Amino acid sequence: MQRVNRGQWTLIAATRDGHFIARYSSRGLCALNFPVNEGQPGRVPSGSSEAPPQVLRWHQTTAAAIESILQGKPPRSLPPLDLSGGTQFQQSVWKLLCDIGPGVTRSYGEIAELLRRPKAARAVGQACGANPIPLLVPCHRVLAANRRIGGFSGGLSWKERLLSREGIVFQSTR
DNA sequence: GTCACCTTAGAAG
DNA sequence: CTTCTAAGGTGAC
Repeated sequence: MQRVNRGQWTLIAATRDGHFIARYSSRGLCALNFPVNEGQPGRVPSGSSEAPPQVLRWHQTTAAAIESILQGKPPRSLPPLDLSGGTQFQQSVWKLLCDIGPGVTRSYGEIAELLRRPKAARAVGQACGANPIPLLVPCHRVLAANRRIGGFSGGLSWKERLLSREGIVFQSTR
């Protein structure tokens, strides 16, 4: 069987916080983007109607999971996650992130220690920034030492919003 | 090869 | 308190 790498589908998950953009490979959800222009009319991807039933089912699960996390609640289930796009190190970081439940935080340094690379805190930060599936792979629950906010590729305001909805207290000062 | 990053513990002023 | 340094994975140039 030939593997055509164009086999990806893009679907929109509409929420009160905007339209999230989910991308699927044949293996599962491989990317999730924060809403771009919350005011603008989202361009509906032309390929959505061609998506196979399996992908549509995954997307239902994804959309429900996003809603839960936006409310600070644990998702009932997750779609299969295709994290094959990352390096070995990044995937090991992302896998650890998945074990951090709502309302719980780790620091970049703690993640590094769990990976037995106690000096790689900064590399962990880079891996968090490279996380293709924010929210479902909860990189927002990783704070800097001393509960400082750290950074966030999707915009710090998103990180603050997500943390607040989970009841997580953090240092507002950098 | 060099540099900049979602870092951080430690040393020095 | 502030500033500087070094360590480390990775992508961009």
